[in-house]
Amino acid sequence: MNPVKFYKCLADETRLKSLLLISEAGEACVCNLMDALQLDQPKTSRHLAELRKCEILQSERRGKWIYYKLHPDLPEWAREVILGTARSNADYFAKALQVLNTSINNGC
Amino acid sequence: MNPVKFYKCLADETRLKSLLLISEAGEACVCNLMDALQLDQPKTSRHLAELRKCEILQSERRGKWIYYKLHPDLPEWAREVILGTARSNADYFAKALQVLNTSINNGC
DNA sequence: AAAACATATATGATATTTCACATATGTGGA
DNA sequence: TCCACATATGTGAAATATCATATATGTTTT
Repeated sequence: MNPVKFYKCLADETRLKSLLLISEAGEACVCNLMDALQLDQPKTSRHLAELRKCEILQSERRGKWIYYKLHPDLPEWAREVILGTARSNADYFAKALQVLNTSINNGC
Repeated sequence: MNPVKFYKCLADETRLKSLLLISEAGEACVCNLMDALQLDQPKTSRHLAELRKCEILQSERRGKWIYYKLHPDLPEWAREVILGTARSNADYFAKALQVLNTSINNGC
């Protein structure tokens, strides 16, 4: 994982918040993140695809939905950056996290 | 320190390497970094200025030269991101660090 | 079971915005 | 005045948004 490439992925509000949310929730599908971030579907999907191409996220289809989670092979230092950022900036995505949990519980 | 703003600053090779080098060396002046990164002066200066405006770096003039170091008020989580990245990616900037140390010892 | 329809997600094309660089010029201290 | 550094401007490249459309799965109807 090239450090600059990694940070380029974090250098966008949609992608960073998606990562922080997924790191907290464990996993989430596109529709959950659309709700949580108040974004349209193509925008959400595109940014997730970019994170997947960089191998920061891994996707898995289960039935109709596609779930995203942190990639199991993500280097430890990179994982720590994401988790540490989440721990120290809870208020930055608190509202989105609340909506995300509601969305997950309601099953999309 | 807004997380996205912070990561935007790291999402560029010149800026990221400058930060990693400065975090290792403690401080460095523009001419040292020009040597280490093989860049011209305006380019080096512009990126350092951006890091200074974001309050990731602090500058101090001592005689003819201007020295940059990590900003004392940088939030702990952000400092940890930089130090952790340096620890886990030594080979990414090893060559530049070697040149930097030579440049520092030779007094620009 | 097949056809028709609905839903979730991905992607192509293009317009738009953002960003980085080169060059030139400005400024402050020795 | 010279040197080290900063900044302003024009320009080309790259990232992003948006709209339309494609694909894949699930559901209902007949």
